[in-house]
Amino acid sequence: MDSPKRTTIYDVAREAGVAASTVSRALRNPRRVNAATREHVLQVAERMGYRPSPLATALQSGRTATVAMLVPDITNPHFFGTIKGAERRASAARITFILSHTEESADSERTQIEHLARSVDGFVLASSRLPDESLWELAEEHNLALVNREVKGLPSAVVDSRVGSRQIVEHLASLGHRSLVYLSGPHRSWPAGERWRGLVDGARGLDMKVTRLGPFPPRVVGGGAAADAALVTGATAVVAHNDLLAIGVLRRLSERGVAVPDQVSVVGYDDIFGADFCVPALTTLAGPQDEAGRSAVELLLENRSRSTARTPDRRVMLPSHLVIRDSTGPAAR
Amino acid sequence: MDSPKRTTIYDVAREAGVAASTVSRALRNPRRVNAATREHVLQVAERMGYRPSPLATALQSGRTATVAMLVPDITNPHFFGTIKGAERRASAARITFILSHTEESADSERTQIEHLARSVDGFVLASSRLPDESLWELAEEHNLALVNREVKGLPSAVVDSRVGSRQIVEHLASLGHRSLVYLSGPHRSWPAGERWRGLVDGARGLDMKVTRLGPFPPRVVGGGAAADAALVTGATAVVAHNDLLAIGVLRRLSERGVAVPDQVSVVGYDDIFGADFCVPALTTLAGPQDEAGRSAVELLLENRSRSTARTPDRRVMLPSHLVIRDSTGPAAR
DNA sequence: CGTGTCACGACAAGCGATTGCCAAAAGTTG
DNA sequence: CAACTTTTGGCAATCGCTTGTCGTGACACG
Repeated sequence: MDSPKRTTIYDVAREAGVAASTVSRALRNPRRVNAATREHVLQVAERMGYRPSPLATALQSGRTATVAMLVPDITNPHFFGTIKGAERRASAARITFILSHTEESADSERTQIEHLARSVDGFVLASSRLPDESLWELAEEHNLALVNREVKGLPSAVVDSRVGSRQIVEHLASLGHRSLVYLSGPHRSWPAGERWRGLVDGARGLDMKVTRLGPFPPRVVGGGAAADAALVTGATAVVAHNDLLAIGVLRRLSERGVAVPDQVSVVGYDDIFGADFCVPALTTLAGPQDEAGRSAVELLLENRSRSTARTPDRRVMLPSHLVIRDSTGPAAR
Repeated sequence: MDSPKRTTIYDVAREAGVAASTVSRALRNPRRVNAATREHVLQVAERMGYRPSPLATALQSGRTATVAMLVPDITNPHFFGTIKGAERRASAARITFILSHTEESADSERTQIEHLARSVDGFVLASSRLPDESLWELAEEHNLALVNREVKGLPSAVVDSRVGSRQIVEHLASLGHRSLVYLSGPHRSWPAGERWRGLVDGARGLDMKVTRLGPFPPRVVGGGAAADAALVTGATAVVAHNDLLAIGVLRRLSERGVAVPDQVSVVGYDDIFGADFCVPALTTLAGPQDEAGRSAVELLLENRSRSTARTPDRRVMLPSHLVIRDSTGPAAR
């Protein structure tokens, strides 16, 4: 908590023998005040340890120099990269970074936005659970940037998983697999759809059969049921919605004595922390999640102008790449 | 970004046919206004979709309903639990949560505090890199709560690692180990000291020899050098400053063909995500990190009174427990 | 019925900045 | 040196809300 009284612009003004407005200008708008005066004011301010009040500034100017990021679940390692990237970018721009989680709930997401609206210049919505319509509506009133979600007319930064999914299929096909099952994530998840479409696209023309199972909770615990479901299909390859689920699957398969990759190959998405040292090390579609976070904040900053004239919807698409490790191998014969 | 104009307390006042102050009181201080009036005001406010401006409130009242948490490195999974716990607690109290990282730098930490001082009601400092003196000084002006760091006179929430370290020693001793090396973390790290002291204490009377090596960077990459350094000492047991380092050690040992736990036992701290599925699964000292984050926010809230009268320094000590997995075993003979 | 109490609302003064506008000072030009 | 332009600094309004203080009407009491 602050000490009794902080020095204000008025204190500085008095001490420097000028008006408060002059101090303000000396600080913000250098060209509006005489160089000598400015210098003097700056010195006095420095000497008195003056720090502007972000609150007062924001109240007056409408600019808060703050962005908020909403994630469905801070617990999920998937978001760590995105959070990191966003935080980094924000702090580089000397912008305060608010982190909030929405408990996977669309309602909570909306409430949070409403709640923070006046305190921030914009929102980064990571893997938003809100339907397109809600997002459009919210975008009328707020400055939004989406991560890993594309909605027509809204700025977004996404890591490609469609092209990447094709690569997964090709990889598996080249290993002799003729069918795969996709263990899908939450119903509302946009990337889940993308991934599925990518797999289907990739399978076309490769004589590969693809099946979708689920949805499963995209966490390690979801892997148990997912693995069992996959096994009954008799597929030789399993593509999990994300690495957490994939790790859960690996665990379950090992419990059941199913050899990976000899009997079943497993692929994940995200290349999270740990994907390289689980056993067997996980083949996974890696993407620059931190870049996505970075870009989203960037988009927000571009759009910061309060004007009604929005920049044409900007979309950043970041390339993913398949990291081949030990969980995939030649199809069982 | 906000739409052109948000409805203010004045709009509501006009619409309800009362003074702005009455609206304010109706909202904040129910007993100060007639029940009927209050009800009416509330309805009008609701109908007009009124949302108070946190900025204006904070500017006037001095209470921002916001806390900031500073972590040395958001990338480090060690902090995930703490962050999660703190965020949860804050949002439960309808308090805005600001997350910032300090890049492991004391200077940056101080700067951030200075920068955010006016915008928050308090700071949670996780694994602060600042020396005690700086913390005392900062505590004069700001509301602080420490996580995993104890400083006389300041509120803190720490996960015990001293008693826990003793357990580690006992565990290893019972497996027949007669010596262990501690691979230490950053010099400034408070837990590093605690852990070392705990190990030394534990070793006393158990006929166990303990050696300290390092410091090593507390990350996976640090494990290479750490493992090599440990091997030359000939110790049969290695206790790493944290799980990341331990995982790095495991990796290096495996590269060098050293069997774990047959030739060397490895122990970590924190039980981070992944500690259970690395190979071999890591024996580690687990603690309720999220509880620590939770408690720290709690302490902040208790101290929120701007008054100079501080509550007596409260310290929360949370128990840790040893999770025995596959990386420790009988001493090589 | 006069007077003292109390409850309730309104007024207005901030909180700490920013900024439009104006006036004085300084500089330019013929 | 007059007339005009450009700097430069100050005044005051404003952002949206909180809160101390005051006035008024209702009510109770003697």
